[in-house]
Amino acid sequence: MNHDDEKPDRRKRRTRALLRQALMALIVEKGFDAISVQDITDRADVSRATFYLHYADKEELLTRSMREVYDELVETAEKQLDDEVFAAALLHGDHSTFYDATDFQHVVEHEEFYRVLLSEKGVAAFTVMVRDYLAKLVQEQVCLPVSAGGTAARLPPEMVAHAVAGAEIGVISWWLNQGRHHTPEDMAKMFYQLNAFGFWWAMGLDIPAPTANPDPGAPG
Amino acid sequence: MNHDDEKPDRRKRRTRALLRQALMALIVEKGFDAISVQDITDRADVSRATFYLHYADKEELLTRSMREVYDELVETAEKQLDDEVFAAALLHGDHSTFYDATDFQHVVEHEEFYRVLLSEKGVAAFTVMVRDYLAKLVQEQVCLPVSAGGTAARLPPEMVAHAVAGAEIGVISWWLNQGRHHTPEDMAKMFYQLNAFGFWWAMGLDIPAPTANPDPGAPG
Amino acid sequence: MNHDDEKPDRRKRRTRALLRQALMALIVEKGFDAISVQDITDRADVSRATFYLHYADKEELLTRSMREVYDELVETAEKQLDDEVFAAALLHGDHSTFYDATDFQHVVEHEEFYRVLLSEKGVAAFTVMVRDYLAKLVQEQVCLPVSAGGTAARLPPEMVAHAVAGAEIGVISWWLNQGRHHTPEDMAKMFYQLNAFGFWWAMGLDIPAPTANPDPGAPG
Amino acid sequence: MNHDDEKPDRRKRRTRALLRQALMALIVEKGFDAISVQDITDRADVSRATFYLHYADKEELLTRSMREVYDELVETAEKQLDDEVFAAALLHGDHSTFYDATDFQHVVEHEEFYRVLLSEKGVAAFTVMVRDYLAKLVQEQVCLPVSAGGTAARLPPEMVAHAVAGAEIGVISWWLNQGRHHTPEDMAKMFYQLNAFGFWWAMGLDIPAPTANPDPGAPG
DNA sequence: TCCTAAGCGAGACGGTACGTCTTGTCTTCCA
DNA sequence: TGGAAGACAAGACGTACCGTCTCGCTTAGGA
Repeated sequence: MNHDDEKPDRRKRRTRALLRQALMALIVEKGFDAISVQDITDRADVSRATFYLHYADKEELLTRSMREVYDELVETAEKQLDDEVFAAALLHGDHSTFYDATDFQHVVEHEEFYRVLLSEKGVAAFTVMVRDYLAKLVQEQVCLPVSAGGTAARLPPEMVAHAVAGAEIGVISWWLNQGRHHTPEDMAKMFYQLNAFGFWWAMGLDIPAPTANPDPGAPG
Repeated sequence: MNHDDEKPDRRKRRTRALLRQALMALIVEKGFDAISVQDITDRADVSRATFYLHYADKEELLTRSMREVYDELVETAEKQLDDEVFAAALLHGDHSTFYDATDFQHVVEHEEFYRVLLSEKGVAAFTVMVRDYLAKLVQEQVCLPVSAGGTAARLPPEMVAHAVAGAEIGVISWWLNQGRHHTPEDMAKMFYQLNAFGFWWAMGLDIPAPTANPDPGAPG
Repeated sequence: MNHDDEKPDRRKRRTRALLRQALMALIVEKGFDAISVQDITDRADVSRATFYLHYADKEELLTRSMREVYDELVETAEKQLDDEVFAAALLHGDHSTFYDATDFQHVVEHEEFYRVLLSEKGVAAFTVMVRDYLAKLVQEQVCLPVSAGGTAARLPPEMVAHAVAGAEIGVISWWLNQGRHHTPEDMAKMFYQLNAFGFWWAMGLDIPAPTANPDPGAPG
Repeated sequence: MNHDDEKPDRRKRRTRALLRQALMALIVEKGFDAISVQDITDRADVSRATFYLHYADKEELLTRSMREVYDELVETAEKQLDDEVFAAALLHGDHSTFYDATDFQHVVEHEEFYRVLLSEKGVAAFTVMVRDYLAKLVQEQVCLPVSAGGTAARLPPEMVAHAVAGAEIGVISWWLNQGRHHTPEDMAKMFYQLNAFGFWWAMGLDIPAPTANPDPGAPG
């Protein structure tokens, strides 16, 4: 971690790390709005002037910190989805591909961060950023491949994507605030089951009769 | 609480109205966080001291203003749902009951307000309040009656409710930011179609084979 | 002093008085440059924000405070000089008129203030302001009346005035730093004696033979 | 103190020269107080850290730079005064010895420097330093020799010296600010003429009747 | 000719003070 | 009594300097 880029400025990196950690801790403790720059620098054991050497705002620090978490989300999500196997499975009804719990696992890893930032004491920009990202993900990774298969969507794919994304945010909020009584895998499965019927229908696909098999993820 | 605004002064009411209108206008213009109390009182043509005579905070002014819009939403929603006809229809597959566009109509009436408050420049507390309200509404008005019918839910009703609520927020955001190319009625219908399959399945109901009839709102 | 304008804001006046007193005390203690606004407000028991409600700078506070002392000087000086008796006496050799110790008495009343502000830890602007004022005073009150008498000056009156003013500053500095072993009256007399010959000569007047009478202030 | 700049590095000397030149230029441009160390190093094209390698302060840089100018003044002044011929002439009424214009010539050579440093935007310490130096010069070089001649002073020689020094500062300020319409030689002569009567009288000497001969520098 | 200590550039950092902006409280007056 | 006006305490903001420090580069001057 540090033997490969110790040349220029380890101090700079260290300082930034301290500031970000301090911000995270404080957000969890008292919410973003209630934090002052002084709070952050006190916690990070750094001079206030130094803070402004690195970030213009506490907003900028938040944005960059959020982006770290967010980029991690993007990365894990794309690692999962970025193959052709997916698109192939999609049209052959192999729904098991969608039992992907990486989103929910990622949330667990940053549980406190998400709990606070998505709550009423949180930051609207973060919620919107994550929601928009998820919508884009759904649209590009799922809607587009399906449309490429030649089927005509019954509802605007963009709307579908935003519905799914919003639902995921809602579900995650509920999950985190209610004590996380379910594993990420359970959440992923339940979330898929809840959305699959409507989603596939909206995208113009035929759906195997759901009444017969309560698990839409493992169709006969 | 109520003995002080029974009758006494029209001025008091007038001042509050001015303040709320000013807040609304300013939120639309530059977002809630960027507003100062001075901005509000300047706009309302009221002394800053007077502001504090009525509200402790700009937060309190926002909360009460939000609650006005929100109460209006509650009221229209309940007018629609608060009857037994609904519960009856529910179990007889009369889905037309759910083509209820009051939510979306209400959003249109306060379009700017919602657009800003739900955006990244908005207020997390507002988004969460609306989402939680919608979830509660879904659960109490739909999930509970269904459960009362004796069917066992396949997924936690609370989770389902939060998913639907989140989806609605997501869909509304998309709708408002994309230029509102659909009527509230279209939105209501599409939103219902997207969610119906999953919802009824999750609540333990049998669903008429969807493949045969693409419109779940008009079951055969 | 206060019964005639106590209407509007006694608080404002009180606050300013506190700030000026604090400044004076601090200048004496550690010199102007070493003082911070915080120092002043701490001493005055006033909030720092309040300071900026009244003055833009510590410089402005100094300037206005200086001007108070300075205006007092102007006032006392003019009370002394502003009569025709003076001009009359001038040309009749009644030098006793010039045994005017008001300047030196005024310095004694603000001894600490002058000692510090004229010292190397002081403020150049103050020294220059006082010097320029004294020069103007000499020129207008003494040089002009003399010139009006028809005598041709042997040296530029402006230069003479600045020389006298500079000499007075130099003498005052010496006097204050050396322990003030002389009374203001002594100082005034000595200062006059030192300058009288050269001054009158420069202004084109004849001077009674000084060797005969060592006291040029009481010519025969 | 002296073993470190005996010989070593031309670079060191060059850097210091650059810094001093930069300071001078900047003082003339915007006055000492308004200058930051960064300003100086930018102008000198030197790193800010390097500045602190040579000087603790901008004050120290000023002091040493002032001392250069000042030492030059001292040197020229002493070259003029440091002989016994002077003391001899003194008691024989050969006033031509005092038509010494070196002071004023020196001022002309550093005109901008003096104009700024003696102005209200200048540095009190500089004015005081120069004034005190002049006073010391007058006292040691003129008053002392006269007293050694056995005559009893009519006024405290220290006071006389400070008066003359102050007058010279005042006259120089006037001269520089008014456009320097006189040559240094004129200034020297006029300054002497203005001060001679009073000075010699104060020092206890008899003065040749000034009325008869308006030029005290060429006693009859 | 090398090599070694110096001068120096670059810039992160802890600090202090600045002048501005809000906030919420209070007091005084007016209608 | 409701409101206007505005002084005030409190405290965060982002900026500007300060003086210290560490890190490498370069560049003489002595070996």
